[in-house]
Amino acid sequence: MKTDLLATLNEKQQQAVSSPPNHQLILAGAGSGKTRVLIHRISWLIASNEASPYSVLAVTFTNKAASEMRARMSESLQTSVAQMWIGTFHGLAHRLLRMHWQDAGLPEGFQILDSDDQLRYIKRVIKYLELDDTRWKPKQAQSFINAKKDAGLRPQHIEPGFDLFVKTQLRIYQEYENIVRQAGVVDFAEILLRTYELLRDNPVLLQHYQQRFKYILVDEFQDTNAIQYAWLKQLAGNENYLTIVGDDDQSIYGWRGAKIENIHRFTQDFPTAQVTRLEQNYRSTQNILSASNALISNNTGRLGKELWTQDADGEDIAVYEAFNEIDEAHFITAEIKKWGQLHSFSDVAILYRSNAQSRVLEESLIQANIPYRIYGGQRFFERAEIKDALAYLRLVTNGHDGAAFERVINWPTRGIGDATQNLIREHSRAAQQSLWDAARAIIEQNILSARASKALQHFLNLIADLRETVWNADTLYEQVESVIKGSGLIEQYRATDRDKMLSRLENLEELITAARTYQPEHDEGSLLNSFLAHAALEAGEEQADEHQACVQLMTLHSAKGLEFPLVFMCGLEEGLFPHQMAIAEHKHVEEERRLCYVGMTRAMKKLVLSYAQTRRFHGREAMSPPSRFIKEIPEEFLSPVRITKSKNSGGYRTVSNYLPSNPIQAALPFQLGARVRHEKFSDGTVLAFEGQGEHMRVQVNFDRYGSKWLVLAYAKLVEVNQSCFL
DNA sequence: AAGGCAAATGTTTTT
DNA sequence: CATTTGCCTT
Repeated sequence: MKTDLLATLNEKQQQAVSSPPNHQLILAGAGSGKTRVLIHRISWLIASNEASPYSVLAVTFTNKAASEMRARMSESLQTSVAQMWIGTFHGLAHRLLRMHWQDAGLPEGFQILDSDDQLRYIKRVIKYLELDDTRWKPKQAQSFINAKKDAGLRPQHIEPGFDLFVKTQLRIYQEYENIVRQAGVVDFAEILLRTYELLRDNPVLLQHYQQRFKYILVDEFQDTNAIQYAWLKQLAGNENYLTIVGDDDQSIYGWRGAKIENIHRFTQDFPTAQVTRLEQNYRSTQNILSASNALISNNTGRLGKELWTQDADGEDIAVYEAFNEIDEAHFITAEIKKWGQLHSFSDVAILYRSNAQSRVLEESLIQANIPYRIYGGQRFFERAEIKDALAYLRLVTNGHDGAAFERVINWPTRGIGDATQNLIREHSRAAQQSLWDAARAIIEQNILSARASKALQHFLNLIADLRETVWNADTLYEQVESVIKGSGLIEQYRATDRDKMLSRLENLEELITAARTYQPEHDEGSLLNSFLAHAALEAGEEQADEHQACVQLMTLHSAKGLEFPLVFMCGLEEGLFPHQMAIAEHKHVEEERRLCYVGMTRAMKKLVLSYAQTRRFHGREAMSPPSRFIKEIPEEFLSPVRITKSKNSGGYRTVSNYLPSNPIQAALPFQLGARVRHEKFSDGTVLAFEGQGEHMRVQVNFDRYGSKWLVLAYAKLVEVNQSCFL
């Protein structure tokens, strides 16, 4: 059965899987079966009694990749992998911090700050320091701080010199550290840095883990940053074996601290490492691969790799020149429609550089009645109402959590205005205490007006009451539910935004459901704490995907790791892709080129590129030349799409298609004021119509849910026959 | 203190 | 164009 592990692998893959314990660098091109090799390698080591599941540490970058690895590992080993250390950098580091919170110098129930909360703290710091926040932008300070932490640098490690910029950012960083430490919360970068320091400063602990993890395997290594690499080296020590899998040509996260150089450094730091190149591709046609190879060869400093396949050349890559973005969308839609006659819509992906491009595409797809799904966008745990509810839960768990405190002190509005809040902040800073303690002190010292004081006391009492309720509740579900109900958020949403109210309330319901079904992976700390950490670390990957066959829309970044028979890459124009911000710097253009390479290599059978002569962008019409990336692909692999003017092939090029076919308003399906019934929202009154044909939207004032705009074609409205009540 | 209106401001995304 | 932010009025 050990040899079974090799049966389905090619020679190079076998070599990587079956070599005796060693350091390995596996340069794995797109679609070359890298995750497979990783899984088989681990299984091989275990089958050879070189390793036990206990002595393996497998690290990935995203939660999605981690759960896929767990699933495939479990399948391969035919046992549960619950006890194995397979996870993301942040997930595993977090686990270590929970286990050794004392040694790490953290409070037991420390909470995790997401970027939103982090920004809140930074804004507060900038105010404290009396800096002008138009000159010293909170976002900029945030990237400065995170970049330094990602590089493993604490404020005291940074030499400010005479540069006012660095000096100021450093002051912000320093102050931010103080306030965050006081609150007992950690940001994402801190999780990694703190873990690194924990092991560095505790030789006994380090030795323990070094003795335990004999085999350390890392996926998507090109995405690791300095601190992650340092952590890996630390755990590897002198005895253990590191296997890293990566592709320098697919490094697209440089702007967020990923160090492509880590691959080069690895070969220097571990000179005995066996290097394997996986270049045989099992995904795409030869034409797609040749074109991709040609494109990426324009980059400098590559480790070098040429993808090839045993498959046929396949079709040429199609290139369509649209005259504007609407034409482009119509072309893509028409092509998808053709595809859909023989194949599934779920085979198709539309990739674009920036999220703003999705709207035109969506409109066109809706019009053509093609089901689609957009990846990315807002994630569940990042929605405002969810974050509000979580903030209450966090505050209940830890009153000193300043970000949570600020988020909900006056939400729902309860008469605690800016004046009072500023007073609390000032006091907290002066007395070096948390906002919570400061608020209490202020009430005791009687410096507030009676009204403000009462409002504030009311808030503190509310949290205290909720705390007691949570304390007395038996299950996580009851805890979450009682806090949401007690917070007053539901009433607040009901009263304010009528448009979003329904989805907000539904989301809160879903949060309660999530609490009901939540299963902690490891049993450290209280269930509520673990739930909150889960919410921060996994902001809601698993969106309930209806299993309808849908066209997939996503950015090029989120397409990494996926594959589709038919791929459209649109908006290939200078300024959009490569993006304007990247054009000035050579290094950035190369990253854009890698992004293009990633996009192209997603395609299995057919790749279609498109660009528009003019595009409406930020409200103005812009004319851009085609992307340089198109010119970098040899013409022999391309074939321009000829514009067919025949009536039934779509005719997407004709101007008349952009104009409403019938300028006279078509007959309305309902009279204004008609009573209608909706499956979900029940009964309501028709208020208005908008748009034409399949675009047509209707505004209905629902008796129970307030007024909403619905796409008529989807809303399935039925006129309520009022005569039966007469 | 809260809601409403004008002005500013626009990559990519994970944890 | 569309969304968010900040200022200004009640």
